[in-house]
Amino acid sequence: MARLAGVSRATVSYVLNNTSAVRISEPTRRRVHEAAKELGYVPHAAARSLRAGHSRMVLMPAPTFPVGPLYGQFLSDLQVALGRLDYTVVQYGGAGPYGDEAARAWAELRPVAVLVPGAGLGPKGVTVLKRSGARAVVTLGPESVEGAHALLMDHEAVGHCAGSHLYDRGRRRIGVLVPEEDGLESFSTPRLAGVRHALHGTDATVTALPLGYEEEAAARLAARWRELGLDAVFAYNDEYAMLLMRALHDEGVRIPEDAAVIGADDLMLGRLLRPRLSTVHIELPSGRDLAELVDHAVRDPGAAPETHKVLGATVVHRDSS
Amino acid sequence: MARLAGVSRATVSYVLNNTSAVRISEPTRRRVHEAAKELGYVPHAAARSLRAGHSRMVLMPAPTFPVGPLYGQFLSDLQVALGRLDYTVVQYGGAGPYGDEAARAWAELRPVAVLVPGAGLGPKGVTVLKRSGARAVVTLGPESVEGAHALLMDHEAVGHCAGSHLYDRGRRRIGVLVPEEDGLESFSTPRLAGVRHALHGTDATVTALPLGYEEEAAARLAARWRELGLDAVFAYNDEYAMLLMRALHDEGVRIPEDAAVIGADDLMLGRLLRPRLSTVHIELPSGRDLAELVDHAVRDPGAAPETHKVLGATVVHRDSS
DNA sequence: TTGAAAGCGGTACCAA
DNA sequence: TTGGTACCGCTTTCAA
Repeated sequence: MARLAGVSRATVSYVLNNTSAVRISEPTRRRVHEAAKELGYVPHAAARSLRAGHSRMVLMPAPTFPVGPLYGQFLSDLQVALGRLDYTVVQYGGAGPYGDEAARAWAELRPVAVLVPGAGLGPKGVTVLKRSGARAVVTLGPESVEGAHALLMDHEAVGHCAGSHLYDRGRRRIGVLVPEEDGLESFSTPRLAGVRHALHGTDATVTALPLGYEEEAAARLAARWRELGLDAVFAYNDEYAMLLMRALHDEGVRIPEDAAVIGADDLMLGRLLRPRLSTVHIELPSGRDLAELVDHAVRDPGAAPETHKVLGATVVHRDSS
Repeated sequence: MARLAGVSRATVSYVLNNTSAVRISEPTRRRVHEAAKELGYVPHAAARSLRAGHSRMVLMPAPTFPVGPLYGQFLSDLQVALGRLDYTVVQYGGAGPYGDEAARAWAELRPVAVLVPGAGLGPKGVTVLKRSGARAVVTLGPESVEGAHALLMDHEAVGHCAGSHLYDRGRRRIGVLVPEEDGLESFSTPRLAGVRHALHGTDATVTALPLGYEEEAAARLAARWRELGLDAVFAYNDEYAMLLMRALHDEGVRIPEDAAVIGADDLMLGRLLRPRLSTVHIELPSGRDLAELVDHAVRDPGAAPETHKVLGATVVHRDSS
């Protein structure tokens, strides 16, 4: 590159970065640019950040749970927002080691910030990341981790909402669907706990109902519905709610008369069901807000890690409850 | 690191990489490992690949279109499969420049392979990537690109399937839903074309029906349904099909008597609708197969780029058509 | 068995 | 206005 333009590497660097502290003559600039174009020259990010001692890479390990439309949109917004702040967002992929082990692998990339969805990162992992130069570690999940900023997604609140709602509607024997799908435990467990919590000390009962996401499983559950003696169910989310509603309907169980049903996530499909599905609307932080939080943390790494509750849960009452 | 262990950097490298060409004494190994643990030492990936002249990073630009459950699962499988082959998968994020411009940014990371979903990469982009050391460039999208391997996702086939099916069922005045949602044109256009193609030369008519993904829009469309005089509709996918079915039902249009409906993607929700939704089942390549294709291409970069058709479309006939 | 040193591709200081 | 050079952290000869 430098050779083709007949100048030094330093000059190339100056020209291509428009270094303001140094003035390069117009003819030289042209020669450099031409050579660059001709060679299809592309700077080497690794070399650059090695020299600089830092990068603007934000690392986000891929979620280990199935991502629904709600969370998917959130992640996508977040990526765009970080991009606007001139960060390079890198989703680090798929399988491999878990938790603190994985943190080592992430640290090898020397990201300026790490954004960890879900649980599974411990304080040791945070330490590894910080020692390797990460200026901000942010977890978005059910619990906060020592040393890291936390966006607390409190799924108990979702269950609590649903439970209170059903109780207020006069229901007392309440079932809670618990998906058997892998990776969902960290959501379903707190949601169930939230219902229990909401109804604690009342005369209502709470029954956990494990369910796989298949028609047959739902049919089996519906078949023994009457013997369960329930009068309401929180269906984990809108998709499971739809599955269950269909099975209950085929079984002749009337909704909401015989059984009230409430879902969660407030998806479009809930509005399209008949009866229209009551649901817990979940409000996630905006991608922009989170991006700004990351940016602040990066600029001021000394600041004490903050913990924010960021999951707003509100009931949307429709016709199924 | 080297200092703490009281050995040279070279020795550290030997020990940590288990270099087989060199034998290091047991005591020294221990000292190195202890020092590494104590310092929380993590090797610097950038430095390593700078020195090595290559990496095992597979770069995948984030899709620019909304990712549904089908494609999402595919991507997730792919990441896992590549991980098993010891590649580091990096999803490069969100917004920023498009197409050949973006290729420059990707090339800065010097990935060993690049996997581009959707359209938007041109031959120039491929050249940039290859010149920067990418040993494989694979596009997965509607068309193949000079110089790159291609996994052709032929969405015309989806429309073709749907169109033929409706025709075979005796329908002649066929509507095709075209989503107004951003980023879906590259799917909806070929699907519409596929229907046209299937019915070309017959006595059937094809009517494009633009539709936003909202209840009101669907209601408006349903309100003028009778004047449209259609007897069937290909609803783009199962979610749009559900939206439309609901609106038609509310309008008193009977399915399938007055209007046959077929969706696409073969989602669970189609089976839960009443009438059960006919749909076009789309078969994507397995993540493992694609990962192996990438691996082969990386090992033998000389091989001529291959083009595979990888989108199997078959009708699943249920009750709505 | 270990260490010294070169070099990967950039950036930034200092000298010319 | 430019070039020489040191250095970022690591791997890999070559010598000791």
